[in-house]
Order: sequence, then C-alpha cells, then structure tokens
Amino acid sequence: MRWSKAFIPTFKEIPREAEAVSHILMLRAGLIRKLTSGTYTYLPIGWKVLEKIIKIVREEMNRAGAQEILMPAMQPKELWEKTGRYGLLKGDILITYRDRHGKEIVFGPTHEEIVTYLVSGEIRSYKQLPQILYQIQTKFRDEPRPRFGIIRTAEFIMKDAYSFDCDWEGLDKSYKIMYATYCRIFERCGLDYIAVEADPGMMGGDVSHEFMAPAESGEDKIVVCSSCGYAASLDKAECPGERNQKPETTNQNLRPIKEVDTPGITTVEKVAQFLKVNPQELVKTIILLAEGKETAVLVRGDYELNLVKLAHYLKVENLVMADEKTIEKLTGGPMGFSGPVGLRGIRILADYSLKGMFNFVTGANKPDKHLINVNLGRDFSVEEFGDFRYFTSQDKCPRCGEEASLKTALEIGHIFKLGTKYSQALKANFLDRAGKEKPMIMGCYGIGINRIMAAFIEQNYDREGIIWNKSLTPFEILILPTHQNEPLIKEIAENLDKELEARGVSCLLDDRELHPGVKFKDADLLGIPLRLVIGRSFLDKGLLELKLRRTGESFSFPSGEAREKILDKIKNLA
RNA sequence: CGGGGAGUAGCGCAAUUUGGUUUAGCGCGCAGCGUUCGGGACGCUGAGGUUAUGGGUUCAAAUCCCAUCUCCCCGACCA
Repeated sequence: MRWSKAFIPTFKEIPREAEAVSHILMLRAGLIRKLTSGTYTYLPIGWKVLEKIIKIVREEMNRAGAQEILMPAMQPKELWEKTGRYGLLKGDILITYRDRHGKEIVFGPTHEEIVTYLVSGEIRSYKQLPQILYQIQTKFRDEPRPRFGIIRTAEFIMKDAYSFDCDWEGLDKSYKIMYATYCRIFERCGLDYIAVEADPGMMGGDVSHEFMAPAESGEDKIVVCSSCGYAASLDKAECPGERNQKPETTNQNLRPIKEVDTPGITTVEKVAQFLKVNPQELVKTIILLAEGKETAVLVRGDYELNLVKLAHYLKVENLVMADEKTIEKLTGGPMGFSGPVGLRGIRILADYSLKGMFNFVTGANKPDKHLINVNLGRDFSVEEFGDFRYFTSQDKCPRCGEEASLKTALEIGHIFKLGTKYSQALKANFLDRAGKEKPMIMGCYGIGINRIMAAFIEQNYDREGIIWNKSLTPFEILILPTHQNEPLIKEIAENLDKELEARGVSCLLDDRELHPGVKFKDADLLGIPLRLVIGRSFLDKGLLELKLRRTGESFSFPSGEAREKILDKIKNLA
C-alpha cells in the first residue's frame, strides 16, 4: 500500500479529550476517527488490524468446532419479555419499533434471546448436540457515559458465542473448550492477560470468568496472587478474614457502652478523627432494600461493602441502598447515624470483620450521637455472618495466604455458564435418549474485538508511538525512501515494494514528498515492526538500513542482499 | 439522572470581564512559487467565518439577557 493513497489524517496536536494512550495514538496514527461522543470509525489502516484480530478469532473458533452465523439485531419484543430481561439491562438500550402490522420489535444489544429462539426451532434431538454458534458484528449500547476514548464506546465490535448442551457435563466441556480457545486467541494476539473468576451479574448463571488485560487505563480492578495463581475480579475476590474466629463476646476487657456527641459528623473518616480513634474501630451500618425488604449490614469502618457479594448471599437481584426517608423511619435517626443497637424487626447481617472487634463505635440512631464501646452479643445480636466486603491491598490471598496484589485491567472477554435460564423461558428443548423433553444447557461467551486492539496498544507503546507485533501489525514492513525526488531511491523503493508484496510480505511504502524527519516521526508513531530506510547511505555506499521498532536495533547491508535479509527478519519477528 | 466547564476557520486557541479602531485575530494545517531535504525546515503569496441554534435588549452584540441543542469532566454503593 502506498502511504500517499492511504486515508491517514495527521494530527499534530493531541486531542484534548483524549485520556487513554491507545485513544491518542490511534487518532494520531490515523487508525480511527471520532464521529460523535462514544462513536468512532475505523480508517483503512485501523481496519487492517481489526481484520487480523477477526481472522485469528475466526480460526480459533472454527478450530473449537463453532459455527459462524449472523443474527439480526432486530427482534420481536416477546422474546425479551419471555426471559424477563426487557428493559432490565443496565446501560443497554432497546429501541422499539412497530412494523406495519403494529407488532413491536426491538433493536437489542445482546443475542441470548434470539439465538435461543433460533436453536429451539432447529434442534430437536440430543443427536444434534452439542452446538456452539458464534457471530462477529457491531453492537450498540446506550452507555450512560462513554469514556477513555476508544475503550468504552457506545458502539463496538463483538464476537459473541453460545453453546448448547444436553447436560451439565456437556456444558462443562463446552465451557472448557471456549476457555482454552479464548486463551489461544489472546496469546496469538500477543496480549498480556489474566483469566479471573468473575460475577455473572445480570446475565444469570453461576460460573463466569473474565479475561483481563492489565493496563494502567483499565476500568476494572482485579486481584492477582503471584504465588498460587489465584485471580478474581474485585467484585468476586474472597475475603475470608475472621471467618472461623468466634465473635469477641466473652472478652474480659469489654467496657460499658456510652453515648457521645458527634454534631453533624456522619462519615467514618470524620467520626474517627473527631473521636480520635482509627477507622477500623468503627462499624458502618448500612441499610439496604433487598427486593424492597429492609436489611441492615455491618462492616468494619475501613472496609467497603460489596453489594455484589451481598446480593449473592441474599439470593436477590435488586439490592439498593435505602433512601433517607426509609432510614429515618426504620432507625429513628437521620442518615449517617445508623447503628445496630436497638434495631428491631429487621434482618441484620455482619461481615466477618466484625468477629474480631470489641469496644467499637457505631451510630446511635439519634441525630448527632454515636455510641462507643459497643459490643457484639451484649448490646445487639447478629443473625448471620458472611463475606460482604471488598478485597483491599492489605488482604492476603484467600487461597494460599501469600501477598496478593490489586491491579487495574481492561476487560477483553467474558464467558458465562448460563444454564437453563434462557432455554426454559424460550422453550428451547430437545428429546434425550429416553425420549424425554429437556431444556438445553447453555453457555455464552463474548470478546470485544476492538478492545483487543486498544488493550494491545495500552500494553505496547513508547513515547514515540505504537509498537505492533507480528500478529496484529497492519503491515509487516515500512519502506521509507527519504528523498522522493532522487530517482534512484524512488526506483529501488518501488521495486522492493513490488517484489516483497509478490512474496507475500505486506508493505507500506511511504511515497510522500515530505521531509525525512516527518517520515521518521510518522513511522515511529504508526509502529510497524520493521522499517527499511533507503536514503543517503544508499546513494553514497549502496547500503540499506533495516530498523526494528521495538528494540531500535538497526542493520545495514548492500541493497543486493535486501530481499534475503528482510525475509529473514520477518520470519524471526515476535 | 445530579454537579461543573465549554461551543469563534479543518484542528488548537485569543478577543467576551467593561458592547464601539475588529474589516473577528493568532498558531498548526491547507493551496501556489522559491529555497531546503537522515529525526516534525524556511521565505513570500493566498484560500478559508451567518462567532452552536432561536429569540430578546440596544444607535450598535462574538460580547448583555432568556430558551434550546451539542460536547467534555466529575459523580450516580463509599455510608
């Protein structure tokens, strides 16, 4: 490809709104262009990268025995209503239309319903199972807040796959196949990634893994143990802590409970400061509505309540913080002064961290008052203990007890064991060996194709620009003639371009009539792994120069040896 | 959805506070000519604007007032 013919806008200034490195570099290198808030279009060179990712994904999915299909984004509203997901998805948009018969159809962002519906019509027998279907298409979501440039956009390219099995063992098998396939895909792309235990969230089901690419501009936090390999998303990471300890009810040093004035002081930090104690000597009392039912949860002051864990424990889907009025009605005190002492007619749960505490501070359920020297058992009782808090950087690995670290990462893939949630709702049944009708057991698997590209750049760049690897680079080699007006240079550059292309090497020929400095800067920015310079030293001594973008290593050789040297370097590229 | 900020040439900005020497400027980019040419060159010339939109105040509005739209940032579990 000739640079002068390629559609590459150049930005000298970095767009102001850019935050993520990948976003800045992709804009400047002409891989993407911004259309509106949250939507981007991929320019020709950007598409070359996406095509490579898509090719890898296709190859690996096909190797796993999956069938590619393409499903419509428009689907009848009844499908959504059957699974109860209509209008329930956070951050998703369901655009409703009416066809000419007045029937409502929606433009939905996910395909669990439609694929289940399709399969229910096609598959009747256990002999036709298992099946894995996948598709690669653009999805649109009404993101409440697109951000980080290309990382969280309203529109993105997704590969989604669905597995159908006769039984749970079959699902395990399909799940393992997809897990391994995902590992191969990310490895082939050259991404640094970690598979973590994750929360299935709104998708339902019980087992789920997220594939995370550690990167500074990531949106999510993960817990990783380098000793035993434990990895989990922050929502899921376990904090067993004082699980097996007995509550400090018989401690000899229990002091008498006492009410103290704390005028207008509501936050843990301020209460601790005011009473001159550490935040870990406080207990937070959080009033929640679990599907409308009032529930109180106690957590040590320096920890944070993890609603995802709690929702799992309570087996509810809708779990929210209670509003001010509810709190006042229930506790008798304003928000910020809640405490467990004297709370009646409400389920009280406590995080394991409470077990190790005595003589602690809580709200008094009265305006501007807190209680000190509060103790479990003596002053109030707790019905249930559990793991309801977020992992912190002080916590040890829940598996091996060694140091575990918190990292920021980008989600690049997510796989779920769905079970029968969708197949039951949409009657996707099959006849088993005994002739009995059973719902299919499903799994679903997603990869953000364009996010792989962004994540790769987040992990592979320097101050000059992007550094592509062999598998994702839009071109294998950049041919850079420094002086377009020298006929000799121009000629050999064009000949090499033709010859290498003929041998299956993808080349970008920078045939622009620009100053060498500009071309060098653009070459570094675009980040093609190999750069062949034809310039002064060619005119003087007949030498060409081959430079590796990643290491900066450079090799000189007579132009006669160019083909062999280049083919050899390409073969050895990482 | 709540709070804050911003819309002026393709991009980045100035002029807005105090309405009037502003024919709305500057840098980058773009076009032409010339000189340059191994790490983002230089000179000269030139094109490019209904100052987001709609109302209003005024002799006079980019500038003041009202409304609308769009974009960006922070928050939307952190008690």
